[in-house]
Amino acid sequence: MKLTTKGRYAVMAMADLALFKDNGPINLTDISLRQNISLAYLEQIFIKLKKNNLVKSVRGAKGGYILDLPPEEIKISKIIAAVDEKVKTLNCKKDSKKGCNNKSTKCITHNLWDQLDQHINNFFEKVKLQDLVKKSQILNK
Amino acid sequence: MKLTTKGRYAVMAMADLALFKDNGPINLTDISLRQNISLAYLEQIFIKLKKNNLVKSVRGAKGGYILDLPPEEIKISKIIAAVDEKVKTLNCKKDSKKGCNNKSTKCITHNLWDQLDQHINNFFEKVKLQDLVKKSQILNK
DNA sequence: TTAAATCTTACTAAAATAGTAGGAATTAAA
DNA sequence: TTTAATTCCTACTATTTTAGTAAGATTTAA
Repeated sequence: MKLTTKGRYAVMAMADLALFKDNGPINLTDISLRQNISLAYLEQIFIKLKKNNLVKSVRGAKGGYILDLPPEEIKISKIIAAVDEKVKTLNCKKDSKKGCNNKSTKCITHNLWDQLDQHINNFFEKVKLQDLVKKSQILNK
Repeated sequence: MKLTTKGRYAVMAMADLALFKDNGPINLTDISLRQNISLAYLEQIFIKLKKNNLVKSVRGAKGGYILDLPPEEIKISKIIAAVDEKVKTLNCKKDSKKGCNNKSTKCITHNLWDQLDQHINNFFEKVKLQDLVKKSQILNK
């Protein structure tokens, strides 16, 4: 699994939407200011979030984005998968020349990475957007 | 945690050493051929493994590398930490301008990444070099 | 003495990541 | 009906990281 700034930004932005979900559509300019992420970059991220049915958009003035599901039904894994093309770590099968050959030590570490991937995915499967929001509300009291 | 090819190579090479540990010093040319990793790149990786007391070197003809500890005492986490400078994912504290500010949504995702890091490190802490070697021996019967 | 090996430093190429730019399309509100 | 706010779209660029190469010095067994 590849964790990039983009994935982190996506989670932050979604958490922001969750926090302000009762205010109607939230525009990206506000999120940009609150989370300190460039507007243009956010736009790209939200295109992907929208494609993956995580948010709905409202175009035009007073428009913005809203969560497509309640925060307790949105898994972090979905958010990260939406913006980071590759969810897999390093995959022997797809780069057969390196790491995976016919020698006696073939794929000696193959299972290790597979297991790791499962582990990470499992971690993000268990955390919901709601968990982040709750936590932040407590922290900021 | 950042998982790169370098980290994977390091684990593969260490597993190779473990497999052939009874043959005396193993030279990098052999590992290079068996694991399909460029010799020059392996050299760089082994400098780091050596600095971190994971291997010992024997210079000159018939030289090579040997494990500094028995395979059952070498954690995968140590290997990866040795070659990948950064064991941490994305750290709010160190890039205070992005992601961590004084707004109400401060560090909303901070704990999430911290927990993930712990999770990954924990995973690699539990796996020993010996586990890989045993598994590969079974697979190749 | 030679060849096989590690060691060392510096450089470069390739890929991924992050971010920018410019404008088109849509729509609420004045 | 005009304006301003907003999403939407495409292409480009800059930066950083990762991966790999090059060239040679040093060490040592045979």
